[in-house]
Amino acid sequence: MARRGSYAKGVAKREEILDAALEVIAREGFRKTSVREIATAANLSQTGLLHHFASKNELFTEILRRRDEVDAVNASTDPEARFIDTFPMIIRHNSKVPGLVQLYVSLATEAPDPEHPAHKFFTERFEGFREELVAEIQEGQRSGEFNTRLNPELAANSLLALADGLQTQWLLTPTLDMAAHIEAAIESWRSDPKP
Amino acid sequence: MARRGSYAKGVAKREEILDAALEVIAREGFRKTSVREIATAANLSQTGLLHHFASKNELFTEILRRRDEVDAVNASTDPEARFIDTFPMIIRHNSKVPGLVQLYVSLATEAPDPEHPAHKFFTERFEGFREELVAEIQEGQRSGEFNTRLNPELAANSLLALADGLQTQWLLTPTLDMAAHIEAAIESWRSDPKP
DNA sequence: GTCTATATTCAGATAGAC
DNA sequence: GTCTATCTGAATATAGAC
Repeated sequence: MARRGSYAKGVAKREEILDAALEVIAREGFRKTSVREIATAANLSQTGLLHHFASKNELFTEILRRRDEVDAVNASTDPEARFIDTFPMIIRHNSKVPGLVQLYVSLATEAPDPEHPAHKFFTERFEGFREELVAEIQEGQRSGEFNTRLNPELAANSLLALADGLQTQWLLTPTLDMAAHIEAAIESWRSDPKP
Repeated sequence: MARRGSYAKGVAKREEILDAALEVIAREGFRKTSVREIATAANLSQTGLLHHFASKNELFTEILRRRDEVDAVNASTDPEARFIDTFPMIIRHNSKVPGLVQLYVSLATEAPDPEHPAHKFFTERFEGFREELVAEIQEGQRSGEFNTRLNPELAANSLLALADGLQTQWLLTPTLDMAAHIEAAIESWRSDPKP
């Protein structure tokens, strides 16, 4: 903050690195990818890159954070759009970028460790999505869109867990249609049609 | 097979190792646990243990396979019991052994690699559970227990994916009640009560 | 801020004695 | 079958020059 532009410059460089990382992981996949490989993709040495991040784990966590930002922008230009409605599109997009899905499940697996930077990221991410979903389900129940027998908290958790589990299954069996399963789950929430 | 007892003895020793491994992982947790730690728990050196397994990855895959065997026996003494009915109990039991859950999600994350021994294990495991579930759902639809609007394949995949995703969430947030979510999902399959 | 070079750590695999 | 000892390789992290 003290010197002119230094802060913004640092942020810009970080984003440049993160976007290069996203691009290379989406293109080449992610399987125990090393910091060096990301550094090469960003035209930097390993140390040049780690100058901008505290550690390997922070780097990979920030890549995921950046991915969420990009996805949120791409999913909908309408700031009023519901999460419920954009979620299937995000999932469908995931099936275009297996490397990023692999990165996501890998870090999710490491996230239980409270020392890991991904711990905070996944905890907050889950909480945020969960609260948003609960609110949307409750609103849908008031409007008559969703079945009132649905428990909003259970349904919200289950949809998010379903999405995570589908990604694991899909990496193993890429013929699985993740988005179709998500859509069917949301469909099952709807009120029975009046006879 | 040629010499008396040698084959059976080898199998017995493997099982002894696997049971020791299950015990220590359940008790101490699993976080990038090394072969050496498993070896120590089984009163063996690293090489003494790896004499019985081709590699680290095969060892850990076999630990999971053994876990499934033990779980299947413990879940129900009745060979006629449906998977649908024993599944919530298995999940409930999982919440007593976080180390084994951690091992499971860790290997599941590595399983997409076709060279990894866990690849075959998870593929077959998923297929087996899926087929069993599809058959039980169809039978339940014929008997009137389950809603006939349910797509059996989608529902079966979704229940298995839900279970996987819940484990990831639960490792992050151990207050989450995995079994309650599984039970709610199965409950949602039931036919609407006649008015 | 970025680099080269190196220290450090660690784990899996292997050789060969008993 | 089991051990001790060692090899090998990988990858992060650090020191210090430019």
